[in-house]
Amino acid sequence: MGDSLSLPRHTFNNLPAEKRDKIVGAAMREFSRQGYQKASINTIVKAAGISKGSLYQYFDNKEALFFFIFDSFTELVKKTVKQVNKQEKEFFGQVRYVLQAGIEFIDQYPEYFQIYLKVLFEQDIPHREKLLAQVRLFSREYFGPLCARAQKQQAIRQDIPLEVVIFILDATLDRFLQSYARSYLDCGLDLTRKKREELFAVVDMILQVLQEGLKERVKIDN
Amino acid sequence: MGDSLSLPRHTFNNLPAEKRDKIVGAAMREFSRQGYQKASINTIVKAAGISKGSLYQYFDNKEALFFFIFDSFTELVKKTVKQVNKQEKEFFGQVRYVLQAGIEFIDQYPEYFQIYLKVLFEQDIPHREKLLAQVRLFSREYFGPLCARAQKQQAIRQDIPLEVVIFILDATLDRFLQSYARSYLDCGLDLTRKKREELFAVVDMILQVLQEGLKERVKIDN
DNA sequence: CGCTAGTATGACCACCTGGTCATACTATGG
DNA sequence: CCATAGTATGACCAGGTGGTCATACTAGCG
Repeated sequence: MGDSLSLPRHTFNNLPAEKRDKIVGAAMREFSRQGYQKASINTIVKAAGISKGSLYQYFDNKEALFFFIFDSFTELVKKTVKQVNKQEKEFFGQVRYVLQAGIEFIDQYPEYFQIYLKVLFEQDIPHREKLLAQVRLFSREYFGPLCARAQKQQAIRQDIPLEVVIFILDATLDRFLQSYARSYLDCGLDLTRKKREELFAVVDMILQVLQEGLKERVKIDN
Repeated sequence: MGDSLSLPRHTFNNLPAEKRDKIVGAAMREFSRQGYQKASINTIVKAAGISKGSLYQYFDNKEALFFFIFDSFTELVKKTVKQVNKQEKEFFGQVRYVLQAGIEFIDQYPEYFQIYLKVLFEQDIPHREKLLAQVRLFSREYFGPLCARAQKQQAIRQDIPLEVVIFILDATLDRFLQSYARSYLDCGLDLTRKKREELFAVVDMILQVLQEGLKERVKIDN
């Protein structure tokens, strides 16, 4: 896992770093704005200042170029996730750190996150499922074990199936990051314009609500 | 508000109902599969069994056709929302009825809901904001007053700003409907394949978690 | 029947797409 | 200074797009 679906040709690696970066930058920007299908090779080569023929000497086709860009995105995600504080033992503390990592990722690499969102909602991207599986932050695979452990340690309630717990967390947190990255889903929260401390005040409120809703209940006879 | 951005030409209204329905059906199916930009006029006219020239006698252009289709969607939504049980007084009971209406809408008009999702995630649709504003179910405009009343009546907690409450509800419920309509976001819940009673068991669990998280707390000195 | 007004048609238009390839350029080694 | 290997180029291709329009058809009336 984690290996590329397609590699650039050797000619690309021979290029001076500066030129490579210009191409990667142009492609990334175009894909982040247009998604896969609508992205135009012509636009990319113009922005990169190279000819179309050259691009096709570096990459077999549009697909290969896109995979290469998406791969560098997944590498960045992995790097970011690795930096998440592992000391934290409390479940909602861990969740908070993951969310924080997401926020920092968007701050650092907004275009890459846009590409992720495009892939998430565009239907006909080659190997879309595989691409998403490589990367989804709050998916079952990531939250699954985390939640399972929390449930065993009675940090979260036992009377709700694991899938439902994951669903609620995933829905809320993923939507939070989406709203932070674009503006139109934020229900008036105006996340993008908030200062860091205000932002985390909202984060903490959301997590607090989730914690209240999901924590193990004290039994009360009625 | 609520009026169309563009109307079909009079020639369209003169058509026999059968032919009109065939055109609307073909356009709806194409837009629901491809979204706006990728939808092909050629595909639509072929499916409708008419010539391209004819279509352009009924509608000024692709945009007008799309608006017409989207308008009939919003009309259906309004009809469905109006049928929501207004007797229910308890806040989470109301929320449940709205969610139920959403589920029934998807069951009845799956293609129309797909169009909504496409508009939600496609960027460059003409007047996209206006279209969405016409229709968004769980948006600030709809949940706003509902939540405000609930907060006043102390059905939900006072210590969290209204926007955050709306955000959490919107995130969870909207995502629930999305997962019900497509499968790939459901975190293993497999909603589409569930029987009605199982589905509503999940609904009730989610609402119960939200209720626990959002209800007014009893004050405890510590 | 013949005339006319409304409608149906698909060849056609300009433009764009991803992708190709003969040609031209350039740098290196002999 | 020449030969060669690697690379850069953009005209070109087939196939698609939304949209147009001269032409053909057809229904109803006198």
